[in-house]
Amino acid sequence: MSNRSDFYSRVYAVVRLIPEGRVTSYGAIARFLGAAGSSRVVGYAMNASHQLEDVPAHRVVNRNGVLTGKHHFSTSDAMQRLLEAESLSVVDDKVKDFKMHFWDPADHLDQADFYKG
DNA sequence: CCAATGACGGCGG
DNA sequence: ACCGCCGCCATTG
Repeated sequence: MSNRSDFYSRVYAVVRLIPEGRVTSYGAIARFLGAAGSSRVVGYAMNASHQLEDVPAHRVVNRNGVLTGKHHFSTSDAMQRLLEAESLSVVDDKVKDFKMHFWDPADHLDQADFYKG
């Protein structure tokens, strides 16, 4: 098993742990996985995540809280609808009060525990 | 094998 | 605050 394909699995694992009503960023995920600066790869992994079912891709936005990935959902408003269904407000394609709803994996997950399980 | 691409982000001007 | 450049690296043509 190569480290790189494992990276994708880790990305999905983190995304699956994002609580309902919370959002995180590509960079935060990359950083938590020890690949700071590889946020683009996280985005690439997310692009391939639509085939999986339990990955709440709508909870991953960019560092400004902008729904940059909305165009990759089934419909252009699907991502916003999903977020609004979780009591989040989306205005002009960005999450309102992004900072307040931001969920940093590094602040809520234990590194060792994550890699162990 | 080489070049282009992308759901990003940091930094400089 | 706005704009543009560059690094990041798996995937695709």
